[in-house]
Amino acid sequence: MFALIDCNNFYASCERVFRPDLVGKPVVVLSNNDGCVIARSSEAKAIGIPMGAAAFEYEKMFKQNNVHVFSANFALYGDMSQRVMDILSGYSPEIEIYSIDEAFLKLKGFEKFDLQKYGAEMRYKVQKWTGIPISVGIAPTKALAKVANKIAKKYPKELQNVYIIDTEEKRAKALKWLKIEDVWGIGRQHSKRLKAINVNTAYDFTQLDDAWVKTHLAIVGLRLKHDLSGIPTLDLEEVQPKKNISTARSFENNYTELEQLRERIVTFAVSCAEKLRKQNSCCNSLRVFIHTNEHRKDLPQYSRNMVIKLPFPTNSSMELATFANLALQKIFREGYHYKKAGVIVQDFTPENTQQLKLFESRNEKHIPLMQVVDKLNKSYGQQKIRLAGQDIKRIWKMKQEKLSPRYTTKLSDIITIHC
DNA sequence: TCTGGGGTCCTAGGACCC
DNA sequence: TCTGGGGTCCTAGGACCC
Repeated sequence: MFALIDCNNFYASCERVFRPDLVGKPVVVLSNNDGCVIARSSEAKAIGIPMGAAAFEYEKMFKQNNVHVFSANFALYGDMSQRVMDILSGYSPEIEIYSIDEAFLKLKGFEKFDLQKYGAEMRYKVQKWTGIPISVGIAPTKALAKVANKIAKKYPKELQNVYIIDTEEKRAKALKWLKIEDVWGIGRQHSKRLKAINVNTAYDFTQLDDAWVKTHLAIVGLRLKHDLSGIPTLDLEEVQPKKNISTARSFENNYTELEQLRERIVTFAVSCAEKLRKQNSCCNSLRVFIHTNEHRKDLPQYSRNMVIKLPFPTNSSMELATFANLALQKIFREGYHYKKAGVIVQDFTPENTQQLKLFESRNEKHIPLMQVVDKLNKSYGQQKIRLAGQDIKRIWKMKQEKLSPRYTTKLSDIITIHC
């Protein structure tokens, strides 16, 4: 059996852990730049605030309903996530951390266990130790565990947030209940196509012909069909080193000057380089993209990206910044209002197995230098050591008007308890 | 005025090789 | 009028996830 554990309304729940006065009240968390809604408490969902709602369009609604609004505090969420995952790791030797708020457990050899009780225990302990409410779905396959979890979430009172699919009857009933567009792995395009041939539930989907599924939804869709049918097809996945790493941001205001974008691109390249060093990889190519605000129909639109093949693999901040800058100069055009830009590094090779090049190679001196920079930044705070091309005066800032304290990761933000 | 960020996998088609 | 067969690699685009 597999268990899927999912934190309920994760970001909103994290904010509530340190603001117990908000329990039972509507809470939303906004994306970077306070742009749109990325998490909602159940009360906020009930009011009718949709996922992805633009914050400025809902300002009035927030006020009218006393919705508590937070800027995204990823330092807090990341740390809370780790605490939850640490606890879950104690429930099975095989765990796959699927996302910041979700994990699969493989329950192999648990035949003698009362899994209903086991799930309830997980839920109790995570709630008690971290303050985060979770839902638990247990079933013979990963896709079915996802379905079970959905049911556990949908009927929290009746099921106490734990649901098990362990009989053929329960499986059929669950799949008939689940709408096709809510199936894990079926997105907007696929559900549109499926509805057109009168496939409206997960159950209908499992009744389709294998060949049809393979043709229209490719091999991924076929695997999903089998997994939903109760044939274990998807297994836990190992943590793999990343194949792409990107850093991208929208700007609070539009940028029109090359110099403004240059500072951002250099900073993004430095950030990618840091992430690369963290996983001991070097990249062989780098992509830079810039684009205008697509929502502004009144302004001329422009969007371009460029890939640069590096002459040698590197993860040096300075080298990557130089190449990123080069790409930016090639794609930048005067006369546009730029809203977003980013750097993506790709095509990785391991740091310690460098292919030597005849004519050009990375500057070996950068290796110890970068080690020192990483060490200093780790001890004294992010971006204490920066390149000259970065925002030395710290002009750039993200719109974060409602940021909560970093309760668990910053010494000065730890809560004070008055006894 | 204001609309996020970071990933994965698969497939088709073109360029190229012998 | 008729023009081989069998590959690899790369890229762009489309689909999906949180």
